[in-house]
Amino acid sequence: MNIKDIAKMCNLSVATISRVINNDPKVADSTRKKVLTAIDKYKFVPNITGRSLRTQKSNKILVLLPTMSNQFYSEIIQGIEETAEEKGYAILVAVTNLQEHQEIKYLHMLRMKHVDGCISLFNTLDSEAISSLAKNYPFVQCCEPTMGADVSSVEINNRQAVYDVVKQFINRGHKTIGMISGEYYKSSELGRETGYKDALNDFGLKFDKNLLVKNFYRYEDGSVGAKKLMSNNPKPTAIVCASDSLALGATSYLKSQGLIVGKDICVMGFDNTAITMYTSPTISSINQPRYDLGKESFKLLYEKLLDINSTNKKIILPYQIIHRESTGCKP
Amino acid sequence: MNIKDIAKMCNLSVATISRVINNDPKVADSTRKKVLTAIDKYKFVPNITGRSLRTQKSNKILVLLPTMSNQFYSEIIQGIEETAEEKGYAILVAVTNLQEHQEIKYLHMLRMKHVDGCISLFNTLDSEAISSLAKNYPFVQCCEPTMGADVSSVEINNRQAVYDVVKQFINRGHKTIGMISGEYYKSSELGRETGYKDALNDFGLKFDKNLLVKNFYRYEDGSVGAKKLMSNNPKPTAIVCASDSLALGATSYLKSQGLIVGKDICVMGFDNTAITMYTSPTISSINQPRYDLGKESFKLLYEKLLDINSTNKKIILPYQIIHRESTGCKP
DNA sequence: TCCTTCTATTTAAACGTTTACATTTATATT
DNA sequence: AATATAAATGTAAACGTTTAAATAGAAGGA
Repeated sequence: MNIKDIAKMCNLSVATISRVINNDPKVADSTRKKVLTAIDKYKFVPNITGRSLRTQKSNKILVLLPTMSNQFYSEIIQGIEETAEEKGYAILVAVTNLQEHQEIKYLHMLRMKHVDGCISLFNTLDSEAISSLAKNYPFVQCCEPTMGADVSSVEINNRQAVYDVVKQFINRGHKTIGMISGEYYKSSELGRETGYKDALNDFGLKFDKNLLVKNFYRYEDGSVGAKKLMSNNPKPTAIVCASDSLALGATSYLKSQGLIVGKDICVMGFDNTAITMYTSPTISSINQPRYDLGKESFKLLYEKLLDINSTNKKIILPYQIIHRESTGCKP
Repeated sequence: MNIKDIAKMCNLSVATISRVINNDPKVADSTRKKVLTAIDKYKFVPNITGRSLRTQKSNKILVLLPTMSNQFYSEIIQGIEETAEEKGYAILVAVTNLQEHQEIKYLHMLRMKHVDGCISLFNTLDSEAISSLAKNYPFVQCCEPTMGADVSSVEINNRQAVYDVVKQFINRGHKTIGMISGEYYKSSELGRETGYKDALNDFGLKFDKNLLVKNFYRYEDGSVGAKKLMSNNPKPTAIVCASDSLALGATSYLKSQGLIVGKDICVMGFDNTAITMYTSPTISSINQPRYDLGKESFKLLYEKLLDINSTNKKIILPYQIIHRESTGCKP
């Protein structure tokens, strides 16, 4: 059942059928009604491949994900999905597992016009490659803009978020504050570290490189990180982590050492994923507006879909610091 | 840059170029070499839409996911992805959020031949709809086959897994064993509950409906479930949960009541997701071979891609019971 | 030489749409 | 009634491939 069959059934040309399908106003009401009934009767659905070939559009966008095993991305994708659907775009999720060759492979879909655009949550390519990509294809970075790249992006102010947290710790009297971060040397990570250092500096504490440990973002890296920090002299009384998993791993180690987290020592996570509320102690965290990060990313992408030469925008969304037991809040 | 351009550059017809691309042996070695150099030189990549239109194949398969916020699926998808890639298929992940209209919308991609096949991790449609779908399109269910449907599927023996766990509990002297399950009334869930009941029955304990609580699979449902179970008389000394999140929620409640989980009461999770190792106590769990579940699913799908009339197969993969602190294993 | 057989290549149609342009039909204006 | 204008519809090309069928060319056999 294709457009030709419908045309035959209605004694019309395929062009008219196509016009009805595409809501072209230049078709008589009676004809339109006739066509719609036929379409309905035969449950005709236009072949998307034929349409794509002709229009040179796929009406699909690619979402590039570093990993599938992080709760954090789930709601972002939902934000993208729902906004994209309103505009008639379907989304296609691809996982790079942080591998450059995978990233290149999937980005190829963009160059092949297999998808009309891409929202990327993590890139390994350098700023030059990203800038060039963004100049030629609709491309937006979400949460993790490549530093120095000329590209539209949406994120929170990572530096400020950690700055605020450290400032709060200092105001509460903490004199030794540690940080467990990652070592991807990416924008969000460096921002968070800068916030940490700047706050120490601005409020009279000296940055000690032994109090900033860097590794991956797994639970175990949090444990190892906490162990390292606690071997310092003086020991920290508060630890800021670059993710909730790090915070959880750290908490797990601290508890194993007989410390009461939230009383003897404070721990702050990042991302406010669901797990933070179901551990003991519950983990304080910095909330990112995940749904809106996704939503705004698609909006930016949509501007590029309409006009590839539209100017690049950098959107910064607000965050919230949420205190739970791990920073001493009563349950 | 399309196949025509390459043809022109090589003074050959497009047919010959196409043959080279598709490794047709009927092309002279010298010609092949010439074409390949040109393809290489101009970085030509065949347009996938044109090819799809002509071959009526998309070389894409859809993976239908109930939710993005479950660690469990991540490795399954990787198993599908890597196996699919070997056969030249790309995968497209869609999330239904358990909504039937979303499921229908995405399954439409199958009927529209927008994708060549589908592996589904969860379906709301009834057995008749699934059987009919599977008869007409390459379709495989992974982990959650629709009961009574004639369809290829891969899963573990859920009944046996819980049966074994309960049997172990009984052998260790537990006399009152509770279960926290979901209420989707799906195959895996009912299997797990049956395993629970059967084991009680086979080893001389009587099934008490107050000791089986059903709800969703969120952390909080685990907490609420545990509370309900502990209000029973006699109180359970062991609890089997239908997921790790339920187990974690339950543990969180039990601890809040001053119980030492792993000593005063045992808790068993399900799925062996990463979190189980980073909580305290660490959570015992039933491991599903996630990567292989994905891999075998694609293999089954591939059989259907080659021959839609090939017979449906039901594959059962092995599981492992992994004891950690929550069932009394020392760290 | 002529025929046969095989191999390598070309030709042209097909896949299912959309759309610029052409044509027909209806309506309004004189 | 004749003409101009507007509205509705049709025609045919185009998108980029693959592939059955046709053709050309080479090699071998008589």
